[in-house]
Amino acid sequence: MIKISLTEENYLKAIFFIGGNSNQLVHTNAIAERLETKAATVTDMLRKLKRKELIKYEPYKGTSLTESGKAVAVVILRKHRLWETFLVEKLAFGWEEVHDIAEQLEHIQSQELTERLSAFLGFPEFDPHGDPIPNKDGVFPRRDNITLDRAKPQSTVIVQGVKDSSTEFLNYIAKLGIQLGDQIKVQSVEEFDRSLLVRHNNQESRLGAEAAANLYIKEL
Amino acid sequence: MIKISLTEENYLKAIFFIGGNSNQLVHTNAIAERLETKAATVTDMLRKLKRKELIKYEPYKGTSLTESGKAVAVVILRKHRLWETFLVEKLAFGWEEVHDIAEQLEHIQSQELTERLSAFLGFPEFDPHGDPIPNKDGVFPRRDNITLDRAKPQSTVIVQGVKDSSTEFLNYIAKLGIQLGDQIKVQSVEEFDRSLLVRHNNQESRLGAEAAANLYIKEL
DNA sequence: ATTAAAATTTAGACAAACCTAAAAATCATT
DNA sequence: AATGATTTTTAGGTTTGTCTAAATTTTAAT
Repeated sequence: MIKISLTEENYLKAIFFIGGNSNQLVHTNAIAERLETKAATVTDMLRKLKRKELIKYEPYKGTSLTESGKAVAVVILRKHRLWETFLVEKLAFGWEEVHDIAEQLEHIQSQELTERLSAFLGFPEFDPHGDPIPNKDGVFPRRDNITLDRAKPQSTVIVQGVKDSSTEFLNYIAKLGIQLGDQIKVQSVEEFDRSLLVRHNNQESRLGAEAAANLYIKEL
Repeated sequence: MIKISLTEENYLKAIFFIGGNSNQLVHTNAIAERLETKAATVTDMLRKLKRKELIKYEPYKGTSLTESGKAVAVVILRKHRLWETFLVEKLAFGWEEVHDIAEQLEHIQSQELTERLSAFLGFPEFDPHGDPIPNKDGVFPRRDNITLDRAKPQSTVIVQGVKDSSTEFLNYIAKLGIQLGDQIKVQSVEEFDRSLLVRHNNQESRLGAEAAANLYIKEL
């Protein structure tokens, strides 16, 4: 069992985030930007991660995770999302407050802890942002990728997740009183700008097409 | 708000542990031994902690925590014991398994998290080992410091904590089936070696005086 | 196809936390 | 009070993760 430092974990996580599940080639600058560090620093780390066979890396070309590197990244993501779920569901944090704390908790090393936490939470498949939680074998659960802008008029839907989880967007929908699991009824769609007239919490409001496209839903 | 690294936190915790709540002078070698590091390394760190005014330190004399250093140490202890409580009570870990995980969790930085965790656990005053959990102002709850060896014959008592929390002792009493909160009836005390004949879980057994002196109890 | 711009790597340095070996201070014992 | 043992500090070195500045490679634009 090779040892992976907290910093190395964060690099793997960043590479996974940028490259996506399909493992695209990731550029040095993209990593530097995401980790708020300098490109030279990233280069150093890439050489080190390559030595450990956690990434494939050709100078000037870019990098991508190896199978074992990806496995590490996915475990961290699993822990991050489980802890977020814990913080929101058990400790009653708001779903916009939990990211920084989960960022720390995801590095706690104990497989036993991760699995017991998952069990304690009822083996959740999606976190409070609606993002999928990989299982202990690293497999992501499937989700219908329907967003609210594609919902049929007159249909009632349940909010399952957000596509854009920027603080701005989370604050915006928080202001509208929309939460995960909420029911929304689509009254009508404006032809002009494709904005939606929706009924939610016994109140009517208008939602821009862009916002609607950021909300994953399940049709009832 | 000065920043305190994880390593610095561990030094403060060690100094608090060795010096006790009464803040006795702590020697360099004692710290080195506890942290499994070398005396020279400890000296370096002591100079650094002194610069940050977290300890008082005179070369060759020894060190002790300042008020602010002690405050930091107590917060870490609070977090450690709250997390241990969480692991045992919510995730069903055995109380001998939780120390290493709590050792990691105690460094998570979020006051809000600590307080919400405490609330979630019902504001516990003692952890699963029976050790007192300081409140958010750093105040330790009082406990009757009676140990089992001082219990009156024929009295029935409840196990509140352990004095010696070494793995050996925890394993020993686990083997006897004794857990926190258990009732024990003292049948008689042997004059010769002060060993105890006790009734516990509807079974009689003999407990050495030394073991009995390690069990904090509350008389019913 | 050149060349300018952008991205990336190399080189050299620094801070934190650790180490070993040697020097200095304290202590303990006669 | 002297001296040998013990404790602690100092000096110098290593590794990890970071930086800036300079050099190199790749990309893009004329």
